[in-house]
Amino acid sequence: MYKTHTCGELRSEHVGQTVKLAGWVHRRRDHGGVIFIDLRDRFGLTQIVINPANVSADQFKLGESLRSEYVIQIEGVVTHRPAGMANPKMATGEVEVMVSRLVVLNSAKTPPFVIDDTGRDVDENLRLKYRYLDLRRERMTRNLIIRHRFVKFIRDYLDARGFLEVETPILFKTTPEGARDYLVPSRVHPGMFYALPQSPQQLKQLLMVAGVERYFQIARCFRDEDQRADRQPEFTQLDLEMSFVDREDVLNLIEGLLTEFTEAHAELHGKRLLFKPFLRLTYEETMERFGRDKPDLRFGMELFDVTPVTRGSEFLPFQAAHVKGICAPGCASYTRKQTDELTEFARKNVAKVLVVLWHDADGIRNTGAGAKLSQREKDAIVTTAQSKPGDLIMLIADNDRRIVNEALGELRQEMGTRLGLADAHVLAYAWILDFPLFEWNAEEKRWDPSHHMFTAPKDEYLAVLESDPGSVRSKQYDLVCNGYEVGGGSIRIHRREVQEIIMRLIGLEMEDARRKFGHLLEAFEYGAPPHGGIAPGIDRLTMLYCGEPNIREVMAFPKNQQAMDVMAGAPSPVYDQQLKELHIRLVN
RNA sequence: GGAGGCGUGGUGUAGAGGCCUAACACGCUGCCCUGUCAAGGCAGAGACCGCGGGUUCGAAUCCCGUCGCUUCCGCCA
Repeated sequence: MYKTHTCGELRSEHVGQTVKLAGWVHRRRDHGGVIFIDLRDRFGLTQIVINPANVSADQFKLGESLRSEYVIQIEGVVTHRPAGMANPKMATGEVEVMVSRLVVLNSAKTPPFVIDDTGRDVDENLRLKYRYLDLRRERMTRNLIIRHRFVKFIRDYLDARGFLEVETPILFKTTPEGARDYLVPSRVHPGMFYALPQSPQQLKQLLMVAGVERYFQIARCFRDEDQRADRQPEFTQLDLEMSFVDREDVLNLIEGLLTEFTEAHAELHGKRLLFKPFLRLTYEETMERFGRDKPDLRFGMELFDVTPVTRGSEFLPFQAAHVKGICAPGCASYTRKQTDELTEFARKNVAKVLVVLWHDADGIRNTGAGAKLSQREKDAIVTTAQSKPGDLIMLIADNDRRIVNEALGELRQEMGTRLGLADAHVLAYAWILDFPLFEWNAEEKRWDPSHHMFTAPKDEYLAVLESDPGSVRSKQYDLVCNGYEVGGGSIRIHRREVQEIIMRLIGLEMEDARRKFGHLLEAFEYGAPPHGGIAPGIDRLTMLYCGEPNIREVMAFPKNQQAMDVMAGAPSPVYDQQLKELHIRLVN
C-alpha cells in the first residue's frame, strides 16, 4: 500500500508513529528554509513539513519543486505541532508529519482553475470540461459522499423491510405518452427502435403481477426534454412498488425513510425537518393557499381571498370574478419601479392585473389603486390580508381562478426568495393528496389522465366515475420539499372493469391500448394484486441534502443545458459504417 | 421554439466614445525567506476585450447580426 493512513485521520493519538501518506499537493507554503504542504486525499488534509534537518539536500530540492496537484507519497513521523501552532480549522490540525522521505509519483500541469475553493464562480462549462479536477474540490467530494450515504441508507432501509432490488431493461419500448423518448436503432431489425425508459413504470407493475410484492430499484431514467436547473436528460429515481397496500402504506414507508435519513445523518448534511410527521395538503388546498402544486412551505405568506370584499366594487379590476392576494412583509418601501417589475413578473404568469397597495403607518397609501378604493374596501382588505404598516399588499384579479392562484403562487415564490424567508437548513416535506383524476382537454374535447391512466380513483368516487369525471379525486400523491417536486406515485388500478372505463373516458380505443400497453393489460388478466408505488427523485433529494441549487452539482458527470457532455464531447458524429449497419441515412 | 442575463490575460472581475500602450484580485514564473496554514516580500510573464459587419476622426464601450453559456417559459403522462 502507498499509505498507512488517509490524510483525514491523523490525530494526537498517532504522535510518534512513522506513517506513509499519499495524495495531491493541495497548498504549499515555501518559507525557503522549511516547506509546509497541505496534502489532500479524498478523506481530508494533513500538513506535512519538509525540513532540511530531516531530509537530504536532494530530497529538499525535490520538495522545492513541488507544485499544486502533484501526486506525492511521503514517509515521516507524526508529531504534535509546536505550542500555539495547532490549526483548529483542520480536523488534523493538532498534528503534522515531519517528512523523512518524499516520492513524486506524478507531476501535474497547472489546473485551469483552483481546486481549493467552492468553484461556484468558475464558468460551469470549464468545470464540466475538467470535471475530474472539479470533483477534487471539497464541496464536490462532499456531495458525492452525501449521495452515496443516501443511496446506501435507502438500500439498507428497504432491504430491512423485505424489499427486493430488481434491475429492469434500459433497452425497452417506446411509449407515445409522456416525455419524448431517447431512441436506440436496432441493427437486427431494420427500421425498428428501442426506447430508453422514461421510468420503469410498466415494468414495476409487471413485477407486482410477477409476485415480487416489494420491489425497488435505484433506476436511471431518460427523458428527451429541455433542461432546467433541476432537470437532466438522464436522472435517477428510487423506483418502488408494493403489492397489497393502500395509500397510507406507501406514504408511511417513504416518510419513515426520509425522516430517519434526515435525522440519522444530520451531522453530515446539517438539515432538519420542519414537519414531523410530514404536512399533508389536498391538491385543492395547496392551490388555494400557495398557488403551486409544489409550494415552498418553509415560509408563510399565504394567499388570501378578497373576492367577498371586492364583489360589486366600482374599481374596474375588482369586477373580475376572483380577486386574491399576498402580503409581502416590510415591502411598503418598494418604489414604483420595483412594483412595476412585479407587475411585469405577474404578466409573465398570464395575470393581466396586479393591484399594489402600500400599507403605511396611517393605513393604505392614497396612491394608484389605493386612491380609487373606498375606505370600507381598504379596511376589509387590510383585515383579510392581516397586513401591518410597512407591508406591501399585492392583489391579482381574473375571471379564471386558476390564473389567479398560479400567478400569485409564482409571485409568492419570488417574494420568498427575494426576502430570504426560507431557512436553508430546513427541509419542509409535505404530501400533496387528492389530485383530480382527470384534466379536461379542451382542444381534443376529452378527459386526459392528470397522472397516468393506471392511477386508481378514490373508492368513494367510483360511483360517479362516468357521470361526473371532473369531480373524481385519485389515489395519486406527490411528495414536495422546499419548492421542488421530489416524488410522485399512486395506487394503481388492478380491476379490469375500472381500467376499461378510464380508457373509454380518455378516448383510448381498445385496439390502440392493446398496441401500446398490450403486454401490461394482458398481464393484468392473470391475477394482478392491488398495488401501488412511488418514485422519489434521487438527484433532487440529494440537491436538498447538499444544499445545492442545481442538479448538476450532485451528479458526477452531468450534461450541460444543451444536453452535451463537454468533457467527452457527446453527442458526436458516428462513422458511416455504423450508420449503415443500423440502416440509417442522415437527411443532411 | 420564445424571453432575460452573461461573454475582457489561466480564473474571477473593473471599464459606460479619446484618460486603455486595457486596471485589480487570485493563479503562474523567478528571486528572498526555518513555523506557515488564504504564509509574506520583491521582480516578471500573460488579453489583439466571443465572432462578423456598421456608425465615428477615434469603439472593449454605440448600432446590427451571429455564436456560446446560463436562468426561465413552452415541454417534462
